[in-house]
Order: sequence, then C-alpha cells, then structure tokens
Amino acid sequence: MKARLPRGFVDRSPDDIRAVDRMVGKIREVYELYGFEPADQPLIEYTDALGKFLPDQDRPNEGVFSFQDDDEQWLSLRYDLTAPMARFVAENFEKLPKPFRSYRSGWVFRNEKPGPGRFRQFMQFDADTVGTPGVAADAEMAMMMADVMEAVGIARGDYVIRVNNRKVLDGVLEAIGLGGDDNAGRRLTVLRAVDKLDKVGPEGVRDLLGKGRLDESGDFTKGAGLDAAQADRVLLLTSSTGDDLAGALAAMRGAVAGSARGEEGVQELADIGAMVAAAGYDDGRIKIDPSVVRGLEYYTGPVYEAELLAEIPNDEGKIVRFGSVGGGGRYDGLVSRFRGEPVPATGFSIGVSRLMTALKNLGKLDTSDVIQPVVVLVMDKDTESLGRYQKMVSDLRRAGIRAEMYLGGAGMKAQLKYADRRGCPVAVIQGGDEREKGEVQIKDLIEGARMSAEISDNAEWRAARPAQVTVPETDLVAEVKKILDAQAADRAGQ
RNA sequence: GCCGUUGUAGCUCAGUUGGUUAGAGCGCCGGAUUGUGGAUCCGGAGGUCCCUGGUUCGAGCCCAGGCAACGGUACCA
Repeated sequence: MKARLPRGFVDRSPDDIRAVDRMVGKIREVYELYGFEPADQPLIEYTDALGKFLPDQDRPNEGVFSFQDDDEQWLSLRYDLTAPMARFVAENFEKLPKPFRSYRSGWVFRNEKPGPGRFRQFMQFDADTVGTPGVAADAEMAMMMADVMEAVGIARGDYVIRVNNRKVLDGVLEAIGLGGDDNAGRRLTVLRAVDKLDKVGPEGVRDLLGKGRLDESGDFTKGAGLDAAQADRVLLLTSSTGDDLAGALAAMRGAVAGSARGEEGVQELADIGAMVAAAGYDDGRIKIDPSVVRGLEYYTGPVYEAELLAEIPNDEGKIVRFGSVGGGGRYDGLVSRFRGEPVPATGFSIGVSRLMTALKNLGKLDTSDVIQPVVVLVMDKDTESLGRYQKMVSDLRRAGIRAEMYLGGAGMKAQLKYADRRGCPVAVIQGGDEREKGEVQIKDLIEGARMSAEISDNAEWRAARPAQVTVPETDLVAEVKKILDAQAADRAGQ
C-alpha cells in the first residue's frame, strides 16, 4: 500500500492552521460588528437542494462529490455555502427574524480539475442577508467586504471591490436582440466572454463575442456569433469603468437603452454608488465596474467582487495577478425555489484559502509567534523518575508554559536533537546526579544555537555546555520563565 | 475535454552513440563522543529507472500503447 494524497487536496501544516484560525477570527469580528449572527450547516445536503443545476443523472459526480444513501436518495458534499444556507432559511423561515443576517465558514468541495491555487476542498467564509429587496443591503455587503480586506491586513489601494448589476448585462443583451429563452445559450457565451476581459483583453473578448478565439495553447473557443455592432455595444458597456461614476453610469445607460430591465439595473447601481459615496467608500475602495460577471446562473441583481491589486509574487517569485479573493451578489431566486413566495437575498463569499495564499505571498501572514513546548528530557525510565518528570511538566503547564515530557524511546542525544528540530526554546535535564542533589539543568536552546556558530570543535562545544544553567529543582518554573522572557524580549528587539 | 512538458533513491537531479555491479548533492540512520543540539570526519541504509508490450546479443536510453504528475486552455451550478 502506497501512502498518497489524492490530487487537489492538501495536508495542512501547523503554521497554516494557526494562520487561518487567526484570519478567520479577524473576518468574524467584522461580520459580528455589522450585526451578523453565526450559523452552521452540514457538509452534506440532498443533491437536489444544492442548486437547480442537478448533476447529470448519468454522471452524478460531475462537478460535485455525490453518493447514494441507503434509501437511494442522492447526497452531495456542498460546493458552496450559499445553497445550504438557502435550504436552512427556507426550512426555518417562520422562526427566523427577517431580514435574517447570518455568517458561516467551512469547507466546500468541487470535483473538478485542480490547478495552481485551486483545490478540490477549500474554505469559504460567507455572510448573507435574506429577506430584503433593497439595494441598501447590497451596498452594505460591498462595504463590509472592503472592511474585511483591511481587517486581514490588505492595505487600502491594494484591493478594490468592484460592483456591477446582472440586470445591466441582461439589459444590454436584450437591447441587442438576445432576449428570450431561445437565446439562453448565446447569452451564457456572451457572459463568459465578458468574464474573461481581464484575462484576454478587449480584443480577446471581441473574438469570443464573434466567431471565436484560438489561444496560445492551441485550444479554440467557439464564440457567441455576434455581429460587429452587437459586439461593439457589449464592449461599450464593459469599457465604461467607474473612476468617474457619473460618466460610467451615462455610458451604461447608453448601452442598455431600450431595455427597461437594463435601465432598472443602472438605476440600482446609481443608488449603490450614492450610498457608497455617502459612507465615504468611494475613495477607490468600491468601484462600479460593468465587466464584473461573477458566476453565471443564480445572481439576479447587483454582483460584487473583491480583487487584489497588489503585485504578488508566487512561490517561485514571479509576479502574478492574483485576481478575485471573494465575491457575491443578489440571488432572489435561491430561497424562493423552496417556497411559493419570493424571498430576496444577497450575500458574499470569501475564498479563505485563496486569501490566505495571497497574504502569505504578500508576506503579511504572522505565523511565527507560537512558542514550541519546553521539553523535559527523560534520563531514567523507572516509575519514580518518570513521576518526577511528569510533575515538572505539570508545574510548567500550571504556570501557562507549553511543556511536554519526552515520550519516545531514544537516548539523551536524540532527545536533544528532537527538541532542536521542533524548535523548542528550552530543554530540562535531570539525570541521577542532579536528582540526588535536588537540581535540574536548564538549557536555552535558542541561545545555544547562536553560540554554536562560534564554536567549531565538538569537544570544546560539549565541554562548554553553552547556555545552560543548573538550579534547584524548586526553581524550575521561575528559571524557565526567566529564559522564555529573555527570548521574548530578544525577539521583540529584532 | 483539448494542447504541451515531465516521469531515475525520501527530496533535487546527472546518466555519453544502446554495453557489464545505475550515480551525485541534500536529507535520514549510526559511529568518532556510555550524559549534551550545531560544525567536522568516517560508515550505513535506501531503487519495480512510471507500467505493459515491441526492436535488439543487450534497453534507464530506441519504438508503440497506457498511466500519473505538472503547466496552459475549456468547463466551474
């Protein structure tokens, strides 16, 4: 049997786990501050509850991990947090206060081909407001997202929350004659093309809107088959980006002219823009940007996306465009499909794993403040001695110091090596000699490592017993504390 | 799905026109040092050369098919 990790999954390191915990804690503080309540749903739901796009009956695992229960009903691992949230709200609708404002974090799963920075299991952190149709809720989402970015340490100017409205896109499509059910497929193709604006540029999008595009890898993507005038109108819309809000809105009005739905969308964006400006978030934190598409299906109104602008080196040191670390929008149909009545809702999702990677590559992740445990070496293995070592770690723990008794089978040398490798700050040694005198030897491993750089002869190194003191056993805790404090002061001074 | 690159020790990789016991560095284990981390020196363990078939007296190397990983692209509710 070969031990192997399934592709698209990762084993998480202690540093990673601690860093994510901290980051999630900062995000939670923002959500709580805005008045959202914690909630949690299971990782598994009935497949049909996860979305209107059910897995193909013949291929139930396409895109989502699915399996059949005893009663042959299909179950799936959730692929986002929104669908389970919608199920929960619909099921408990009468009991919940409306608007219902909740947040949740957890693992989601996608059965897709993994890529760099894309995994088959990853963590999201969502906030949602259910039961309010007004765009004030959408404006709040965008602003909260900006606050989250800054709370996790991304400087103002290094990110932007881009806001669009699905109604505007729909309006343009309607205006160029792509309305109606017959054109659903082509509309989708157009949206996909627009979504690739930042990747392939305006000319690439034009190709995708027209006949199609051949990319560098030799793969041909079939286009939407629009004529030049139609493509122009779509491109007009996507190029009216909002540094100048009034100008952008005017350009958008031109692009959607003739579509009531489109004009409604522009008006909503104007309202959001006004609210954002009134709250002071129009200083570059939040921008109206008609090229944001955000997913393809369930959004019905405003959509928003958090994008990192900072130049971020990847693991190989290459500068990469990191792009989106989160997004969301209004999904007025998601809850209502479980109920007979319309239930408006809006929310957003943060890609925790992606955001973590970005912070790590930006060097903004504090990971090193966890002190490894003090190790009490085991010199004698008779029950009485073991009890004595056990009391030492117990005393240290009572003083709030991480400590462990060495539990392996190795000799002293290997025990010190173990402590060294784990990065332990201090080792405590008590053999027969010390025990008779009621003493312990305490070794400062950090200082010792530093001194070792100046000694090249092993005999001298060992005789010197660098950074080591002998104290009465009763002073153990006080002495260890002293060394740890000195190390802490040293770290702070650097 | 499509295109491309790569599969040799735990890791990173050499390996000549096809030639006998497949190597290096790092790491790991042990010793020098019965009770002191690091450095140094010495020693040791560790291999289905991705798999299957073919060509050949002979294949890590050549050929065909497969598998896997990586990268790009498409899809991503």
